[in-house]
Amino acid sequence: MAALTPVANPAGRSAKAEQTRRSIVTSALGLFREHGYDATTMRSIADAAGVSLGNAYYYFAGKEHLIQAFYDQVGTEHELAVEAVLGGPTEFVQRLTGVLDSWVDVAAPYHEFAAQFFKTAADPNSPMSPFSEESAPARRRSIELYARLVDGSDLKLPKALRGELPELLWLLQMGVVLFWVYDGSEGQARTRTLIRAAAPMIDKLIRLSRIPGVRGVVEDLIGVIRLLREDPAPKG
Amino acid sequence: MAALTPVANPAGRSAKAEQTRRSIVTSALGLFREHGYDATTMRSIADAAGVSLGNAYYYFAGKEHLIQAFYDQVGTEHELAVEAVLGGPTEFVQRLTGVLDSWVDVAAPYHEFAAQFFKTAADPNSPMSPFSEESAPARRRSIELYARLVDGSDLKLPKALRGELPELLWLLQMGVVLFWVYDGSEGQARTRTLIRAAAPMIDKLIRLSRIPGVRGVVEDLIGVIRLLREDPAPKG
DNA sequence: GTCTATAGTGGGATAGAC
DNA sequence: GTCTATCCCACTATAGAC
Repeated sequence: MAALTPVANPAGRSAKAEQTRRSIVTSALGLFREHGYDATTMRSIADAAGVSLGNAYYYFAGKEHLIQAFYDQVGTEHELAVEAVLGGPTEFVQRLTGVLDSWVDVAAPYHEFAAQFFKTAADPNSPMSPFSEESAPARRRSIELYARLVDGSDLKLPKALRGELPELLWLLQMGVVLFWVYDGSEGQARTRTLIRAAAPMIDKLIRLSRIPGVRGVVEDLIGVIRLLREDPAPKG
Repeated sequence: MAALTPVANPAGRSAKAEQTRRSIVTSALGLFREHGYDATTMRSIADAAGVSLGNAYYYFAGKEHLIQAFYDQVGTEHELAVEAVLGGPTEFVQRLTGVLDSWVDVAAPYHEFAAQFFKTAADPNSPMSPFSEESAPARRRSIELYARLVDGSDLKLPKALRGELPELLWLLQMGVVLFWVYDGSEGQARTRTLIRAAAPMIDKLIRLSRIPGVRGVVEDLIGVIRLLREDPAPKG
């Protein structure tokens, strides 16, 4: 049942393996950032990590699987950066602006690289899609952040909205990421503009959702979302 | 100034060149639809068209450039299919539902293929991006469709909205396309559900935009959109 | 189970002769 | 405009060292 050699981590990998793996990831992220995704070859990654090409493929099924490492990196850094915001102001607008801003801060150094590999992430058939099964853990952690954002805020929410809002805000973040990827402006200044403008609008919209006429639309919206989230491929 | 050989088309290509070009496009679309985008090689396209590999690259800078042929195809078919709707009912909901439905009808046979090449279209650096300069003509034609949709409808619009609505509706269509690409349900049934639910909601929302409180949000929204549309990469 | 070395395939893309 | 020849690189395969 148990391995005879002592293992030091929950994933069940030996310390040596873990170190090799980490070395490959570090080299990959470094090279991606320096030369871009396309210009970085698996050979150069293996070389930089000091392992053979075959060994790199032993750990990662393909070049695109190294992108997950980028997700993890940015996700973890974002969780860290966001603590100050979640522990700070209770005003919803400020919390939302802060969390989105933190994401852009954290991701900024990777902008060029992200634009290059985005095609892989956007592929519905790729495990790197943010909606894929493989991305589920990272996705859940991110949604959890938005649940904390809402819970610690001054918002008074209609019940129907409360359950859905964290996921909706995560979707908003996906929208911001989409915009950011396409944003060619200096230092992605336009994404900042978008965040600055969108956050108060979302706030207004949520508060308006108590007005009877508007409330109906919001309820419709939530209805559709529930409907569309059901099992993706129902078979007759 | 003028070529000595007679030319029969405005693009200034010789008849032979035009025929070669068309042969490559036809072969490509056929193979894409039959085997999918990834499984179709440039070599097989060239073979099917009866030209050499190098010659195929003489006409198309890369495999992805052949996707534009698909856009043209679907765009033209959509324009045709939509005439019945634009000449029909004046109710906004019905017109919007009809136009979006037509698009799904026209694109349905290409669903699998589209999911495969979507990664290319989503790449911000690719000329196949729907926001790119190369796609501008197709984009403009599509937005024109939505202008006609609005003009022939029973909508009474605030002035600020009138100018922007066609482009906003085109953006909505891009959203529907995005959803459709990711839609793995039988016959893309969920996309139909989405259209059926979204159209009345958009209608409600537009009509609500006359209520003072809501109007402010709409004006904000338009303001942001205007702001964000300005030159993509301003330099200091 | 971890790793090296080497050889090969397939397909996108290009150079340069004709 | 068209071809042939070639390059490059992701990825696979294999055989074997420790």
